[in-house]
Amino acid sequence: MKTYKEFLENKGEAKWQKYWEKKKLFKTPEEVTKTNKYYILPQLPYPSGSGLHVGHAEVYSACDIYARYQRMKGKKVLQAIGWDSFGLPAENYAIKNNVHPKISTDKAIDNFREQIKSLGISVDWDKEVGAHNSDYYKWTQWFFLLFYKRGLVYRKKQAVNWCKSCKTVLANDQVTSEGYCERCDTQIIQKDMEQWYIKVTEYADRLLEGLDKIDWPEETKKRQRDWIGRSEGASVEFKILNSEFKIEVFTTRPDTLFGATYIVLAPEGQYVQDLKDRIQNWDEVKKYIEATSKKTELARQIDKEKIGVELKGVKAINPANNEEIPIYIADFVLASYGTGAVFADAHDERDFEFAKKYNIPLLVTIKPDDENEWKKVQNLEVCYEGDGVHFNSGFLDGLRINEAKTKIIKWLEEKNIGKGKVQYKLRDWSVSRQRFWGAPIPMLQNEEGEMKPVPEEDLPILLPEDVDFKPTGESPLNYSKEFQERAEKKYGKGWKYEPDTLDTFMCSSWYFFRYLDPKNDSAFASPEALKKWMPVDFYLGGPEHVNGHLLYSRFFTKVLFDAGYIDFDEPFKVHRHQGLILGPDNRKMSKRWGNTINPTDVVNQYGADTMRMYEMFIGPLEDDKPWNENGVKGVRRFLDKVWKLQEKVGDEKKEDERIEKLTHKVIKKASEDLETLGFNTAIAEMMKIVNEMNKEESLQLATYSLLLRLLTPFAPHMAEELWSILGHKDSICIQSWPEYDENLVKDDELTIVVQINGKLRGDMTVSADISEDDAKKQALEIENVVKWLEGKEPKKVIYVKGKLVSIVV
RNA sequence: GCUCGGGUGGUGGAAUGGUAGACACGAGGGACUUAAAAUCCCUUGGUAGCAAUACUGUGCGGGUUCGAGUCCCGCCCCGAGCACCA
Repeated sequence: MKTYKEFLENKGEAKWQKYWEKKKLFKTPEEVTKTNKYYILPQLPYPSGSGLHVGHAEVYSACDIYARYQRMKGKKVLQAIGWDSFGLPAENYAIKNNVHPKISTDKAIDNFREQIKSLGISVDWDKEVGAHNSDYYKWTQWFFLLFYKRGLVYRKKQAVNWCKSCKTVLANDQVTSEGYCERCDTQIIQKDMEQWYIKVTEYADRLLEGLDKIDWPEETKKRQRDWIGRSEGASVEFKILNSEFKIEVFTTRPDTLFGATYIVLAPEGQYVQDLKDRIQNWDEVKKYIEATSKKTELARQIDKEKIGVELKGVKAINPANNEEIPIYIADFVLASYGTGAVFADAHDERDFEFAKKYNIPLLVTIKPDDENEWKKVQNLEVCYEGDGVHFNSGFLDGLRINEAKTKIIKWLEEKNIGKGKVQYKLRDWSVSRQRFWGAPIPMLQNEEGEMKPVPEEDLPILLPEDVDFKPTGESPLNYSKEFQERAEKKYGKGWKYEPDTLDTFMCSSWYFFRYLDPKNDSAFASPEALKKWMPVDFYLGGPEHVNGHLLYSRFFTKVLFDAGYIDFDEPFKVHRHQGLILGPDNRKMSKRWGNTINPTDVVNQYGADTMRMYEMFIGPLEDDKPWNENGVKGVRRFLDKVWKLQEKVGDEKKEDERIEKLTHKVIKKASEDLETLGFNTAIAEMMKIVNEMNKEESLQLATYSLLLRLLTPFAPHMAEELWSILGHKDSICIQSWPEYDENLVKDDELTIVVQINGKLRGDMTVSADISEDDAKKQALEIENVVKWLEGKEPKKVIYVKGKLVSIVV
């Protein structure tokens, strides 16, 4: 007999990988129905130059095990892999090493593909796509035009997140909460720039509602809800004294309008500029504005102390009571949310704090129900934000918050000085990047600044070849002679292509559609393919994509739905996250700590099957878990045992009821675990049965075959090899998933434990069909139980069927 | 600050309100070996005991229950997300 070690050393795993490829075993089935199709999606990888890491291996192993399991259950599976191949790292690498990003990217992809194949991942490679290929980015550009046609694209000059090191604009979700660049850790500054924006905010409500109908982790849905940040309130107009000028504010508490004693404007907002001529202390105000613009986001976040400046000589009028109130600027008001202006009152912590600091009068308008609280509120000792009864509030007096809100909104609308309004935290998506390695934005501009979209039939706008991509802060495409001459030739003198490229999230927001029909030249995917395969049945990806990729993909899908291309509007029916695999030192793997593990090294040393299984065995898929070299050896030991069991498979039909029953129990448990992605416990079950089989002198062929089929999704190479050693000519991957026999899962005898006052005092082995009365009677006869009862009569005896007898004394 | 997760042996982790610690690693002991590796067998939450067994034990303090790692209330700690959103 060949040993498992010899099998691995003789490239046995590669042999089976080639076999699968040659037999096209994992080619996507053509004939599928709505009920038997199963679309499994591992998240799109960025093909970095440093190759596959253990996190990739985790995603692919998990999806692959699930895919192979579903196939054996009779599902028609589509599983594909592609490349998120545009983006900054490739470009930065290109700059540093003077290689064209296309060359380094293609090389990285070849490497990734080989590494993934060496893990034995069962994907249909005919479906492979790469975002940097023109037959792909043609359709990325097409999506931009689709949004443009539907009025979802606009151009705006706005303060944007600027990374000095990457020399480009970043979207909000590409900036860390501390204000650093997600890619290079440089501190982000704010810079005014003209950018293309996509109106995701128009879909804010739909993006919220859609969350209710998809099976995603609750936390993930919550994070998206928070990111969208819907709040209901009202907009209110404040007149400026002795002027036609008006300031519009947004508030979620219009009911406190009578208590509005001052107004605060965002320092970088438009209102201050508009009032410039009337402001008597402009020098002071200007200084404050400048100081604010220099402050980084980080400083503004950390510096919680509220400071501001009063605009002298300007007063606003509270429309509710016609009181004249002062106007301030302060950086706790953000220009980018609402109207960049707020009214301030006694029932908001920030307003309260600010007023105390600058001795601005406050007017309490809500009386809490609690008398003690009320005293403190009345004396302005604390700020009260809760519900209560209004007073000092004219026609709102006596009402509680909700009624007061409704009433004042009605009043504002009648007087035409305000209205009910919904505000979102979600911002529109800035998609312009001043970089080379991305899809060119399909827009044209002439010398007068006139803009028009590239006609759809002219797509793709190819990236030029003659580009010096050294970053200057300006778009490299500006420097391509060929690129701009191409536009002039086609669209007449003076017309130029937009020199910016698209954010790579534009590329990754629709790749799951392209897998369905990757070579289609007349559509991003055919209607038939879309109908057949979408939506995705199972999507596995990292939690870092919640407010970026996942939100944008949902947005793309909703626009396609509205445009009539598809008949569903949520792309991912079931979504789960994988956890991080940490270094052996429990820290995040990083070159800096020298704690990285290269999956290919592990495959070479222990085999792909060990690698796949180990990553699934260390803990629940969604948890972060540390790598442990000894754990890898443990899994390898397990596979060695499975291999050696073949020696015990005998010809003679020896009755082996114990093992058979245990095997069926394992089938039951492992099947249940696989349904819920409980790979770690499913593997534990298999280890258990293998340990039991090992204790036997001989093993029935049928039972061993059951074990091999159970093992197939996890360790497909070994399963194939052993299957063929048993004499089979076909692949074990196309065998059906074993069904357990209900009769074999049932026990004839059970152990029932006996408790006295909740403490374990003994157990008994009884027949499975024992009656309640018999169980109780027998329990009371157990020696140790008799001892503990000390002759006392039990008060109560509880019987839990097949589990325990609980005696109360 | 707010919002989620989570806290179980030496370690990673198992446990529909019903035998806490499955499975694995590590450790200790033994077998094989000239020796080591590999492999196999035994032990392994803590305390006491030769043992049967007893006590104790799932971050802390209460509660509900015949019975709580699991449910409820109040804390402590760790991790993540959001962060002046009016």
